Amino acid sequence: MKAETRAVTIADVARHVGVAKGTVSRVLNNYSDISEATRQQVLRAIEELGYRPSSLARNLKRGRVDTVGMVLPIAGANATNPFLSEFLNGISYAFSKLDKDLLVSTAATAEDALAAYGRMLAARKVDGIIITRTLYEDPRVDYLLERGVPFVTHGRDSRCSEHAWFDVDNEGAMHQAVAHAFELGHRRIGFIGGSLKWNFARQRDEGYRAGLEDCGLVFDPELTCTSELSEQGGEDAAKALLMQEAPPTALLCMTDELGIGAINCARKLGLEVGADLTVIGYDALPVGAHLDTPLTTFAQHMEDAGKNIARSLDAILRGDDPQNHQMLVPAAMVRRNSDGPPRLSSQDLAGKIRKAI
Amino acid sequence: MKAETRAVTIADVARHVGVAKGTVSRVLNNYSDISEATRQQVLRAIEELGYRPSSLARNLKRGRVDTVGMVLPIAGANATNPFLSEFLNGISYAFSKLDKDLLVSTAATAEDALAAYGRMLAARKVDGIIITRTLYEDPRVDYLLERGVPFVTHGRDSRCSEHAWFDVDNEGAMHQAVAHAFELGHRRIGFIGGSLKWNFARQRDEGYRAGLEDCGLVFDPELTCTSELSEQGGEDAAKALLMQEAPPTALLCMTDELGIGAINCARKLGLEVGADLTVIGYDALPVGAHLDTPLTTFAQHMEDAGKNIARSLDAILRGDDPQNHQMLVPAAMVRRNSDGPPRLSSQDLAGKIRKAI
DNA sequence: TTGACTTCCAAAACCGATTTTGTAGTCTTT
DNA sequence: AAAGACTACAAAATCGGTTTTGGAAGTCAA
Repeated sequence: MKAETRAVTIADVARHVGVAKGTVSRVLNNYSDISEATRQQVLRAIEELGYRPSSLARNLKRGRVDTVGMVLPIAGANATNPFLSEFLNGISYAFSKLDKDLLVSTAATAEDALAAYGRMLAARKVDGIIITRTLYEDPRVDYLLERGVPFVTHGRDSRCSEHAWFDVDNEGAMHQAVAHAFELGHRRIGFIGGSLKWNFARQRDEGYRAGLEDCGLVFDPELTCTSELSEQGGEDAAKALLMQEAPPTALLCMTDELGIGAINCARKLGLEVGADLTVIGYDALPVGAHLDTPLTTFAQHMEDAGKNIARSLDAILRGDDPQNHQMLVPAAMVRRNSDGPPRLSSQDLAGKIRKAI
Repeated sequence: MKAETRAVTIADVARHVGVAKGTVSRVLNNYSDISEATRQQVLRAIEELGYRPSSLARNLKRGRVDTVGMVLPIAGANATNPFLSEFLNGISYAFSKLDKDLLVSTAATAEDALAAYGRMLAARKVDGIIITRTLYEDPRVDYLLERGVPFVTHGRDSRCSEHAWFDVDNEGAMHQAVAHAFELGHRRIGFIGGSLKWNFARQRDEGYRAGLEDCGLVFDPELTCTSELSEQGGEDAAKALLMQEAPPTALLCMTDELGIGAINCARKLGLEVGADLTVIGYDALPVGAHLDTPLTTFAQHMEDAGKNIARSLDAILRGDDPQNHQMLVPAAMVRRNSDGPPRLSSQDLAGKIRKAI
């Protein structure tokens, strides 16, 4: 049984009460120049008829749509995004209270993303944009900044002073990782990083250096390695670092993927992770908990990120200055089993590795 | 520099050319009663002024919004959804060609989901709905069916003959799993299932039974176990099945989570998975590839699912009969390392387990 | 009693598109 | 040559709201 009854409109309500459409509208929008009696009558009629205003008509007149767009970058076929649903949940939760909605699209390349923004904005389907996985030099930021479109980024970039953003304190986290390793007794603390085109790469890199300095250790290029952000990259980098005369006893990895690679490498070299070698990752991928040695790592609360970003964007759409919405939150260390006091000195570790080959 | 220039409207275009608004609209919508000369003039003006029709105004008149809603169930805090981005990508890809958009929201409970549908539909923000993670008795299906709202489900349910759906052939896959184990030489093939409130649970259960029959094996309740869908549940179930007099040499698990639990159990009992014991999962969770013994499993192509669902819904919105859009696709076996010919007989396996304890 | 204010609401304009209606010309047709 | 049928477009109505305009009735002060 199809409910093909034409939806009730504001005119139906007005007719039912015997007032003008405008009056109903004023009741709906809490204008003050409506008598209490009329207000009650109108509200009752709305209730009786089950009237719900059409967002379309309302928005046409108002010039906004109470909808925000997000274009998800689709990184490679295999790159699943385990935190997406949490992130969406945060946004959705905040928006449902603000009576806003989220329009989602995807794009494989930066050009596609810009094209998607263009479509959304030209068709006036969204009032603002949320940018995820921000790059250091991000064409999306340029595009939106140039057009004066309200937006918030998840992650900082080279122009982040000019817009609203939300980010996790990558630098602080990596700083903390160094301090943690130092406290455990490590003195040769290595770092596997990635290309600095990613902004988080820069920040984590800086955190590593700052952490060393803080602990009174000197930065040693021999202990660091830049690698492709993949498991294989991590494995290769770890191997290169460990096969030296004086290998690091702890490896801080810029991402969990690198950390997984490092653990694979350690296993192949016959090392016990968490004792012979400390490995710390970053991202708290679920996979990390299932490794041979569960990976100690850093987590950010994606749901909170979504909530905060949604609220910031809403505030900006109401006229707030974007610069008042720049928010840095700490990452939380998730301690699992891949870290521990060094069982061997760097020298003994080198010896053990030599024997293993 | 804000680009606060009021957007160009159809009236601007009309004025620029010196025709009526209606004429511009007719050009835009490919009406035939427009002379070629006028058409060209209008098109040129549109180009020059950079005119893009407002979807709002268009939709207000047309009575549809070219937008589809989806409310994602948020299962527990920890339950990430690794395939969500692929699924979204499929939908988004298809919709971008159809000039449609996707509105996304989330809900923790069935009631919340219904409320979200209510809001989307009442505000006329969407023309149709996509339901994911369909339950066997799904209140969302009842809700939409009752209101005559066009929708497509991902997964079948008790009323699936009445609406459009897309699903993977769970029964066929599990059938195939049994046949596969049989061909490897297994004769005592166990099954760890879950609550039949999930529709896929029923189907996989039936597939298991059909597979046995097909191989000439008899269904033996001693070889099956119903468990909670978690790793712990899988581990407990596997233990119960393996500690018997004549344990199964292969364990088919209804989900990868159960499979992971089964592998954990096997390791604790000192069994080599893939040799002493074959374990096959279902879902192709990325985690599965990182296990001690990578888990053989079944995968569905989520991106294709998204594409197909999007196209079906579009067709239905154009007036197609939903019943013409019921689509079953096979799951693909992803062979990793957790399956193999039985190294031991059931009896010897029991012996090995007894010794291990 | 009158002018100035309020209070409360009806009526109309408006948002930007689509669709309907109406009408000059032009072309056929008989 | 008049009637009918097309062609190609202008003009107006329409979608369902919001906002502006304007005015009737009531209140108050002088």
